[in-house]
Order: sequence, then structure tokens, then C-alpha cells
Amino acid sequence: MKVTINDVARLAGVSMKTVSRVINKEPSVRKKTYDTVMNAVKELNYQPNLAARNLAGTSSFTVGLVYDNPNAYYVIDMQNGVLSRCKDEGYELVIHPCSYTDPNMEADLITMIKRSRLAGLVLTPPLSEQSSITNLLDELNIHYVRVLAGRPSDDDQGSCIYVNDYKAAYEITTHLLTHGHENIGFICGDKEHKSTSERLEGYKAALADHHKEFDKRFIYDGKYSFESGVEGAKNLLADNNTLAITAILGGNDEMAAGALFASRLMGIAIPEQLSITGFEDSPFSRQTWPKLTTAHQANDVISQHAARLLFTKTRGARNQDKDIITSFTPSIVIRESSGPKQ
Amino acid sequence: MKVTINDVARLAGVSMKTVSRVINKEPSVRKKTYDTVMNAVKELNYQPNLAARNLAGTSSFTVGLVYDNPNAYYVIDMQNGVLSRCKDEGYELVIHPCSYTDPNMEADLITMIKRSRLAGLVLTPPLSEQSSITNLLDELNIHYVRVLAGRPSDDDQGSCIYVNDYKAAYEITTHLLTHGHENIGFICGDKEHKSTSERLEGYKAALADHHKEFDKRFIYDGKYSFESGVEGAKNLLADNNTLAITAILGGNDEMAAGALFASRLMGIAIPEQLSITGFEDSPFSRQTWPKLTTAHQANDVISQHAARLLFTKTRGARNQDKDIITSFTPSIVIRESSGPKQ
DNA sequence: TAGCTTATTGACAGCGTTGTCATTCTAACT
DNA sequence: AGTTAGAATGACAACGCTGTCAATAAGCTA
Repeated sequence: MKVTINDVARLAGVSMKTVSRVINKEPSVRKKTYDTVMNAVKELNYQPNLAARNLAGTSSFTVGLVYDNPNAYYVIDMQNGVLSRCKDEGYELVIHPCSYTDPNMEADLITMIKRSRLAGLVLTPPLSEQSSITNLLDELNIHYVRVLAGRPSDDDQGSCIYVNDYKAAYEITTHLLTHGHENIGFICGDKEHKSTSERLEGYKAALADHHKEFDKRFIYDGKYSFESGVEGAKNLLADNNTLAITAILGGNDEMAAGALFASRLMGIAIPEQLSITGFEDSPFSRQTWPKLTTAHQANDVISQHAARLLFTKTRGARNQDKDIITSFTPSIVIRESSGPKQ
Repeated sequence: MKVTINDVARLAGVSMKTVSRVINKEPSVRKKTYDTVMNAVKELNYQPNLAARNLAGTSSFTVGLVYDNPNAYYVIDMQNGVLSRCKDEGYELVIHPCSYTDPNMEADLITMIKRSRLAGLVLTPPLSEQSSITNLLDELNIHYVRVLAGRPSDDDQGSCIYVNDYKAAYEITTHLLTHGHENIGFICGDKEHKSTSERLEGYKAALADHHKEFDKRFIYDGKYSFESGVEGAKNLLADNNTLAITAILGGNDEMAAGALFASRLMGIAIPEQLSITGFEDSPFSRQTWPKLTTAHQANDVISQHAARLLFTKTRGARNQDKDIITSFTPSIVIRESSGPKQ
């Protein structure tokens, strides 16, 4: 019923240590021995016991995914990406949702790390931006990889995956500018998120390159929520649109959907009277009416790379994948919610 | 740095076995001893090592969550619910997304179970409905709890959590009927899902109780996807609405949102010309315009109960929580997408 | 072919817990 | 006080694997 490394060793006619070497892909195992062992593994359908490996080995086969993100689509994507790599490499994933406003957050994190002696962690925004967490992990000597909004080469120590929101926002703003829009509103996300400032900077840069002055009356501080998108649009378009706004850039799809909702309430036609764009390309950017122009962020791919990067860190020098992409730029997807200024 | 059971034992002046008894809440430990040990645990901030417990013990401290569901909101809710119970009980959660169309699904499942020697599994729909899976688990002697669409007392062996979609659909249909709607369309979900037939039965029962004949021309077979909701509405309202439909019941929120989208394209005013209702109360039922009338399903609560039920099964007779609710009926939430017939 | 170096393999301890079973207490009886 | 049942505790092996280090086999040089 339960197959152990000893059963495999017996069948293959080698010591259990040799079997261990084979399943860990250690060097200096003769090809022929390797094959014999692998055949035995397959014949018995052997699966190494994770608990035993974690207990005996110096490095564990468990990684953690830490997130504080209300966006279910985002979390699922990240999770699936990391998970798919874990499956390939025989790792196990422990997920750890948390809230950075929770005073117990760090204690909880430590508890988890201790309980499952983790090989490493993948940190997603906005937690990946908090130095209190990275400091803590450095102190505990835990490997981690951060997924971050930002432009590469900041203070990277080779453990970051960057999502270039700056560039994406630049492009989406440019898209609107080249369609004749002059007065473009921007609904920002949480001030605390790096992505917010990166996206705003991209917007500003595009304006500058088109010789338009930045005007903070066009900016609304939202919260990355649908509701704040509603508020944002109402605010920007207040008093019968005194600002003469013809396009609104949502800091994410939810806020853009909120802006759409608000426009609908105000009887504004999209995209005829107002262009609206989102950010992230989450599923519901395709489920609004009209569908949202947005910037596609390949979260599943990003998280896969994050996991790979973590694995190479964990395993030290050997197995250095050098083809891990560590910088991603969301690509804009043009749908029906944006169009030329009329 | 790393605190083990021995450190606690030494500090408390007892054997490590006694510490083990304390942290496992075993009987026959003197109150005084218990307190001494607990103080030592707290002082050292001791966390039992999960790998060691899983390896040494007869039952493991790891449970799995298996799902095949494209709905991110649903998955996250289930996950969070199970996770919150796990945290309380010191268990670890391993998630296992899979696809029932994948020929390797069962092999993958077995691999996971072997790798992490699971204490038990929580199965969510539609996988919870597949006898191939439950048979497999029975064979492997793995505990499991199923979350199911259905009415209690079917073939329950005390390991099911029921979601009474029948009743909820009955109520939502009644809501429409009492508002004067006579011709009510129904966009079904996947045929393979139990929830689809349960919801349809509820719809039929409500019609019957209002002395209305069931007419299958009012039924559209969808796929629980936004797109199929669009198609469903187009179909039901075809030829300038020859069926004179004034209300459409979406099998879930996504399809209802799709129907809303399609209505918009056809220039139909919601809810003035057509009432639309959803099912599940997922976040985007609040992000459509107008917001969807729907049936609220407390997935986080449901999954918490599923986890609790699993724990009591795992731990055998002791710790029998008798207050675990095993049947839930979604409650209808009336919003702006439905109204009286005009 | 002997002699040496290096590649390959194996024996055994130990990872941090729990299960088993033996031992020592405690308290309630004669 | 002397028994004794039963409660409370402890000693030690075992869980399935990996790390260390020693042993053997293979390959190379002269």
C-alpha cells in the first residue's frame, strides 16, 4: 500500500541513499543505475514523502505565497502560476492570505514559517513593498522573491520580478492622446501601493511628451475598489463636466468599471462622449458594457517566473535558470470603452 | 533560534512526551503540569514542526482543498473559509485545482495525497458530485467532505454540506411571479452540474405552485459563463421577443451579467422592460448596472463548516462538534435588476 | 600490471515528533 | 499502614527521508 524509498531500493538492488540521489537529481550517479532506479520508481509508483524530506533535509520542499489583495482574480492567477511550477518541481505550496493592517500579521507569518519550515516565500504587492516584512524575512534568513510594480534596476538584489506599470500607463495614456483626447482624468488606486505612483508617473510622462501640462484637478484619489471608481467619475465629471474631460483612465479594471457605472447613471454615452480605460485585464474587463480597453498583465506567467526564481535561490548555485524573465510590461488591449474624441 | 519540543520539555522540567500530550490536548495530564508546559511553550514561542508531526503521527495535520471551478470569487471564498479553520486548529492547507476533463486528474490527485499524506479533503462542486472521485477516495481510505448542491438527506453518510439551490431558485422565481411576471426565461448552467438541475427544479416547482405550465421554450442551456449568458438572452429574446418574456433568471451571476450585456445591445431597458436575476451574489453582481437581484450564497461560512466537519471526521469520536450546520439555503437579495412587470 | 585518483555507492545517524509500553505516582480503599 | 487500581509520566523506538563519511569500483598513469 504505502511505498517507501526502501521498497524502491530493494527492487532496484541498490541502497536507499542511491535512490535518494536519483530522485534528487544529484550528480555522480551512473546512467545505468539511474535508469534502474527510475524504472523501480515507476513500477512501484513511488512518491517521496514530503514530510520526511522536509524533516531530514537542510532545505525544505515547501514554499509559501503571501498576499494581501482583495482581487480574487489576481490571487487565483498568482496562485495557479506558482502552483504549476511547484507541481513540476515536487514542491508544496502553502498559501497565506493576510492583511497588512492586522497587528498580528507578522506574528502569523512567523508562525507559518516555523510550522512548515518554508524553503521560501513569494511576496505579492502590496506586501512585497513593505520593508517591515522583508526585514523580518532577512532576519529570519528566509529566501523570498518579490513581485513588484516598478521599473527594473531599482535596489534589486536579484530577487524581484518587476511589473512595469509605468510604461503600460504611459502607453495607455498615449493611446488616448493620439485619439485626440486633451483632458484626461485619472482615478488613482491606494496611495500606499507602489503601482499607484508608477501608473501616475507613466500618465504624467505621456502628457509631458505630448507637451501637455499636468493638472492635479484631473486626478482623483481612489482605493482600487469599484465604489471608489464610481466616486472618482462623479467627482471628475462634476458640475456638468466643467473640466471638459473626454477620457478617464482607471487605475485598475474595477475602478474603470465603477467609472462606467457612474457614467451610466449620469447618462453619459461610452465611448461616444467619454472614453474609459482600465488596467490589469481581469475577466470582468470583458464583462462590462462596453468592454474595457485595458492593459493586460500576465499574472500567471509572472507568478511562474517568481516561483522559478525562488527555486533557483533556494537551491543555491546549481540549477541556475538563466532564462528567467524578471521584468514584464503589461500590453494594452483596445476594446470598446475607448475611442476617438468626438 | 529553532525551538523544539525538547527545549520546551527542559524548561518545563518534564519529558518531551508530556509536552506532546499537552500540545495535543490529550487527557490525563495534571492541570498543574499542563500550565507549566503551556507557560514554557509561550515563553519560548514554540511552534510544533508540522513535518515531524505528519511523519511521526498516525493522522496528519494537512488537509486538501480540491476544486475545478473557473469562478475566482468562489474559489477564494472557499479557500479562505477552510484556511481560517485550519489556522485555528493548527492544520495546513494544500490546494489542488484540477480539471475533470483532464485525463491525469485522478493520477494527480493520488500523487498529491501520497506526497503530503493528507488527513482529508474538502471537495467542491462539480468534483464533489463525481463518483469516480469519491470511489477513489473510499478505496484509498481518505476522509473527505463534500460541498454539494442539493437537498439534505439524499444518500448522506454524514460527510456532506448541502447548498439548497432548489429552495433558493424556488424563492427567486416566486419573487418574479409575485411581481406579475408570467413568462420567465431561465438560462441554465452546465448540464453536468448538480446545481443546474436543482435550480431548474426549484424554478419548475415555483411555476407549478402558481399554476403556470412549464414550457421548455423558456429554457436555454448555458455554461455558467458570461458568454453563454449573452447567447442565452439573445436566444430567449429572439425575433423581437415572440415569447413575450419579461423576466430572465440567470443560473448564476455571470450569466445574468451576460444577459444584461445582451439586453443592452438589444436596447432593452432593465428592469423596466425586462427583469434579470442572478445567483450566488458574487462581487460583480454589485458591479453591473443595474445591480443584480440574486441569491446570496455564504461560501465562506459554508467552507468553514466543511472544514470543521472534516476535522471531526479525522479526529474520530472525540471532539464531536455537534453544532455543525450541514445545510444552507441561499437567501435572495433584491437589487435593481428586477422589478414589477410593466 | 601495479598504484593512484576520482567517480560511484553504501552504512548509519539524525531530523522533531508521536505511539507503545513500562514505570512511577496518587488517592481511595481495606 | 498496606494495598491497589488508575492516573500521570517517562524511555525509547519509529516515521521516511537526507547528510556525512567511509568503502568500493572504475579509470587513468606509468
